[in-house]
Parts: sequence; C-alpha cells; structure tokens
Amino acid sequence: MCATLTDFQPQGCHRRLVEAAAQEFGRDGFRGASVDRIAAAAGVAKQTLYNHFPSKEALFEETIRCHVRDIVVELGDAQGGIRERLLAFGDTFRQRLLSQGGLEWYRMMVGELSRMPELGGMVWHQGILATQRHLADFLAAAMTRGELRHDDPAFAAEMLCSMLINSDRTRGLLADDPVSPADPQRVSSIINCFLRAYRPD
Amino acid sequence: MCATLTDFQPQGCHRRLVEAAAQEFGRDGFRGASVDRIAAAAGVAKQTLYNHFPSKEALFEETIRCHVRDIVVELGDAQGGIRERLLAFGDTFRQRLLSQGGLEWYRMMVGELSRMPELGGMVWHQGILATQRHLADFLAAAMTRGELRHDDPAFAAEMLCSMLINSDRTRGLLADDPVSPADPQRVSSIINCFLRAYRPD
DNA sequence: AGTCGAGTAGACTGCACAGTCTATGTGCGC
DNA sequence: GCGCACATAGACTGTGCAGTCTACTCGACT
Repeated sequence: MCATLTDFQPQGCHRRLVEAAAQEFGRDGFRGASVDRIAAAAGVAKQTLYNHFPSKEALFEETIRCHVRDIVVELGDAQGGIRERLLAFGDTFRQRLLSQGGLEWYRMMVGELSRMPELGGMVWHQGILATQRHLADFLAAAMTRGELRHDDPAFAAEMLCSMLINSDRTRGLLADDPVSPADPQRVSSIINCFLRAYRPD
Repeated sequence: MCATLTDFQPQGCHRRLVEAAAQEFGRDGFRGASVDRIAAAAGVAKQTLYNHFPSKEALFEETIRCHVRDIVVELGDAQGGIRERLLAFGDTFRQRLLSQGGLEWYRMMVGELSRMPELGGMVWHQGILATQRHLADFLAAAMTRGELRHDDPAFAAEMLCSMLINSDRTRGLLADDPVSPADPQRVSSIINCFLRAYRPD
C-alpha cells in the first residue's frame, strides 16, 4: 500500500524536522508556517512530527535552540593589527547577519520571539550578547595594551555591533532594494569610524 | 431591539477604527489581530469596518500610513552648541522609538511589513530615512561650519541613529528586562562617542 | 411621509490549520 | 516467529477567523 516506503529513513527524522522547520518558520513566521507543510518539507508524516515534538510550539523552541549558536561570531585568534582583526570580525559578522538566513532569523526573533519571553531571553543572552562579550573581551585587551582609549569595553562592543548591522538590516528587511552582505568598503568605513572614536588620546 | 443605540456615533468611525487597529495590530501583529476584536475595540460593528475598508489588509495599510510620521524625529531649530542639540535629538529619538508603542511599531514592521514590499518601502523612505535625512542635513551644516570633521553626512547619520537605538531596541524586544527610554546618561555616552569619531582633526 | 446613507446585531459560509485517531507497514532484538 | 518501537497515509474533529448576508434602526434631507 505504501509505495513511498523506499524513502523510509528511520534515522535523522528529528534533524530533518528541525531543518525543515527552520526553513518554513524563517520564511513564513511561526503563525504562517503550517505543521503539514513542515512535515512535508521534511519528507515525513505529520504523525511522525508529533512523535518527536508534543506541539508546534515545542518544535519551534527546539528549532530556535538548535540555531542560536549560528549567530554567534568570535574573533579568531589570528595575528594582525587591531584594525585588520576588527575588519575581519566586521566582515564575518555582517555576512552572518545580513545573509538571507540571517535576516530571516532576525525577523523571526523580533516578530515572534518577543511574545515568548523565556525563549527570547535565551536568544538574547546566548546569541546576541555572546558575540558582544567576545568582542568586548577583545576590546578590553586592546585597551590594556594601550591600542584603544580606555573606556567601558561592553559599551564599545555594543556601539560597534550596532554600527555594523543596524541600518543595513532594517533596509534589507523593509526596502526591496537588496543589501550585499559582503561589502568591504562599508565595513572599512565603519571600522574607521569606530577606531576614531576609540583611538588613544 | 438595539439597546446600545444610545452609543450611536456616526462620526469618527474611520478614525476610531484606525486607532483601534493600531492598538490591536501593535499588540498581536497582523495575523494575530482579529477583525472582530478590532471592530469591538473601536466600538463598531464588523460590517461598519467593511464599509470603510475592503479587507483586513487594507485596514492594516491605512493604519501604517496614518502612523508613519510618528516615527520621524526632526532637530528643532533651537539654538545651542552641537553637543546640546545632538543630546536633545538623541533623547527625543530614543523616547520615540524605545517607548512601548515604538517597540510595537518596530515589531510590526519587521514581523509583517517585510512581507509587504511596497508598504515596507514606504515606511523605509518616509519614516526611517526621513529622520536620517534631517539629521544628515544638520550634520552637513555642522561640517561646513567646521564643527565636525568633513565626511559623508548621510553615513554619519546612519551611524548615530544605529548607536542610539539598535542595542536597546533589541534588548527591549527580546529580553523581558525592560528598557528605560529616557536615559540621559546613556544618550550622553553615545553622543560623546559620536563626537569623538567626528571631531575635527 | 418617504427615501437614503450609514449604522447595528448576529447568523452564516468557507477555509486553514493544530492536533487526534485508525489502520497499516517495517525492521530489529529475543 | 513474535512483539515492539517507530514509521506511513489519510481521514477526522474542533476552532478561529475573514468575509458575506439578512434584517433592522436611526437621523438627515426633501
């Protein structure tokens, strides 16, 4: 009766469901995505989905949890001057967050996560703040070395991250005019701006 | 039969509907808000709503259109040094966008408007860019007066606006930890940071 | 008085969708 | 071989909701 059982894949249902859910939720949002479509996209029966997750919301949570780490950017410990390392960071940061997937992530976060406080807090702390902490640590070290003016490194990290993405992200989400995530010229302008603000007196 | 006809209010239905819609859409998003609840909140029959607007989407568009101007901030032409004027601007800007209503606006924009390109573009140009243009004009004048380093004023305006709201807005939307829109200390830190980046050589 | 525009209440239709249930098939360990 | 865990297809239920329709009521204007 089941002609499609050649596709039978007992392993990896969970993972495939989470991946499909990330796609569907990213494109249509929590409310817009349907459980039927997610199951279909995962190549899995709807009941199988409910064998793995008690509800649509639980699947959503798992999807978020599995992908928080994707938005965390660390400064590689490559050598190079502070300007080069910040340039590399800014480039990676922007490519991660301004990509199609990154924008969809942000849309999901703002549109839906803000109605799920505990999950929103998790993303805030483990996702967004994690990157800022890494950056702040790096900046703090540069300050003690005297390469940057001494000031609150967490604040400086906030400012830099904001400058790097805020405007282009909003533009990418609202205006149909697409944003190019890789834009060395723009990264360079922003890093220059930041370094001027924080150059030693 | 109609006991409630003492409430009969032939005037202002349109306005009341838009106001109620702004509330409901702001709280629940486009999909989450229901036409029945909007009509009830406006104190109006559902059919009356459909006498004024052909569809839920049309009501949403009108709601957005009526409120775009609310997020535009201009620099009053009060006298004062550049620092004082930027402080005043930053304070107004933050209070406007980080208030409960401002955050709800942003949530609506990102969550729903990005799926309605023409409306999104309108908000981008007439709402967000309008503020940045005003600020850029002000900065350009300050540059020609030699009060700021000469550079691209539009870029500088983008950076300042980003620094002023990005981080706190995301925090306000995700973390339950509420943001205080009026925070002179923080505005001051941000303006200082900006002025360092743009002080004349 | 009569007409008309604009309002009201509320029933109704049609649809999308979350979640359940049934009947069935498949592979693995015992 | 048997039972079991886990998969499948697909029918079914219940709900929420956009949008329509009916029957009615005002107030203003003529």
